[in-house]
Amino acid sequence: MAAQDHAFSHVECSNCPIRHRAVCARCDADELQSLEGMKYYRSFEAGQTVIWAGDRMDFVASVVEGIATLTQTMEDGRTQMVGLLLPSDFAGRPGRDTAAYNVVATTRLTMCCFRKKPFEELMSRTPHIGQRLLEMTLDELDAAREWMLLLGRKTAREKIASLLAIIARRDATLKLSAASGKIVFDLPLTREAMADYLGLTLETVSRQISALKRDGVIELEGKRHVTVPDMERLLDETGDDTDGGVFV
Amino acid sequence: MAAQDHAFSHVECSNCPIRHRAVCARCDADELQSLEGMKYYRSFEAGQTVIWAGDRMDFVASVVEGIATLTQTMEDGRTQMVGLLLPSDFAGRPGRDTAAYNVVATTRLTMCCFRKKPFEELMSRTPHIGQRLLEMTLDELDAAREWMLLLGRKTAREKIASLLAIIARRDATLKLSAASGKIVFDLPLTREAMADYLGLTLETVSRQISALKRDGVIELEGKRHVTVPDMERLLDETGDDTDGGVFV
DNA sequence: CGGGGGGTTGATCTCCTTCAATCAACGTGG
DNA sequence: CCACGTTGATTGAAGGAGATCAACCCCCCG
Repeated sequence: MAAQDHAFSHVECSNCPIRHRAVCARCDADELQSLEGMKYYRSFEAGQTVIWAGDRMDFVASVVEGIATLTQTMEDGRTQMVGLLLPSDFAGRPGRDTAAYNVVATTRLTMCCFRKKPFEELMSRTPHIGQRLLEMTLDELDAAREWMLLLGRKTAREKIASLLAIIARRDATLKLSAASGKIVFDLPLTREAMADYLGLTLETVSRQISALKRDGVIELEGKRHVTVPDMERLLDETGDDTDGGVFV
Repeated sequence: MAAQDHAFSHVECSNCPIRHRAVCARCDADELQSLEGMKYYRSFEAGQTVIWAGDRMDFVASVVEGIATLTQTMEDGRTQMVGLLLPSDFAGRPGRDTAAYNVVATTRLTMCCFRKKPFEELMSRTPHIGQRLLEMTLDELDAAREWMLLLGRKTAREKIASLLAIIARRDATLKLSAASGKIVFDLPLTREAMADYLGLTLETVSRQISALKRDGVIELEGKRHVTVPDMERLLDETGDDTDGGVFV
């Protein structure tokens, strides 16, 4: 709808920052050529809605840059985030023509889009896309199930700690910063978005973050800039099995 | 481990009750032949554990008959069900060698198993299995996300109503009973299993079921036999969008 | 300067948990 | 056949974690 193309109008797949992680990861030169011909970029400002649940959706897309949220809402306004789309994540479902969730950009967002029909045809012709998509979908299913444990059984404090740990871990691997030592990152979400993710109210989120800060588990600079002085300590607060923590 | 084969030792794929819905649904005669040669059956008694999370798992399997639960647990014993395996559902993940969840039979259970290695090889040779598995995994992902909304945002009463509605709907389609009129079914889960599914305590489950009974939303005969006199009424209690209800 | 978005903190309330007693159905062994 | 233990379920009383309602702060921007 409110798309605005400017950056990324002519990036070649071979130079694409998500080339090796997205749905096209396994494609060979020929397949990539086909995708290259079909693809088009769309960009969104922070806060913009990419699509509403129930709306007709005639494309699928990979996130190239930025972050988007997948949310579900009830009539009375209660909303639950059901997924976070990070660079290389895939949105849309082959074989379905309406969106199942609201997709909203939380930062500036660029997506690499394919019209659904041609994409589906390409998928049926070549196995590599379907294989990669299966892999990614299985990973998402695991993530969703881990989140079910969080939503169903963790306390508010454990929920916050878990979210911080996930973001910290992701940032740490991205920056290749030493796993030991301090970890520093910025929260990509507002308190309200965190609440929607964790099944809490924003007040509870705020209180628990303050509590973790008071207890020295995290340090805060401003509202969004977080320092984790001792990752082990944070992981202890998540309630998760601490043994396998390093490997998972 | 504690498997006991007896029934289903010589069923041909062409006569299999889940032939058209399981991971093998799209297979042609040749592919089915390959599967036929690889498959073996395992059966479990109600209450038996199929596999523990973290254990080595060198097979994948389809549920042929019966029901199993997928659960995750924290060290202190809190447990959350993350999936329900019904006939035709698939367990295990190609490309992973340990179980991610506890799998427990809640009724007598028969599974159609394939050793992982040969199955993976077959999958890479023929696209039909992967395609079907992708479809099934996407469906499961949707189900998991619907459950996230339930766990994160619904009240205890809405949770119970939602679970009853799901079971009622499934049974209604299985029996082809008229969508209107009374719906009658047996709960396949104990109160405790329901609690683990819904992120509640078993006492709350019991109380809310009593409340729904008291309010005439359901009728109970014994502990497990449920009658829904008015499905619309039950759907109202779920908190879900009521408009699309018939279609979804 | 006013206003609005994002965030924090306080007071109160309530829904669900926790702890505990009781019950019905069932099987088992004396 | 009955006493006993077990398992699954119901119900009650009390407490607490988180929701709700509300005031206020900070910062940026027009």
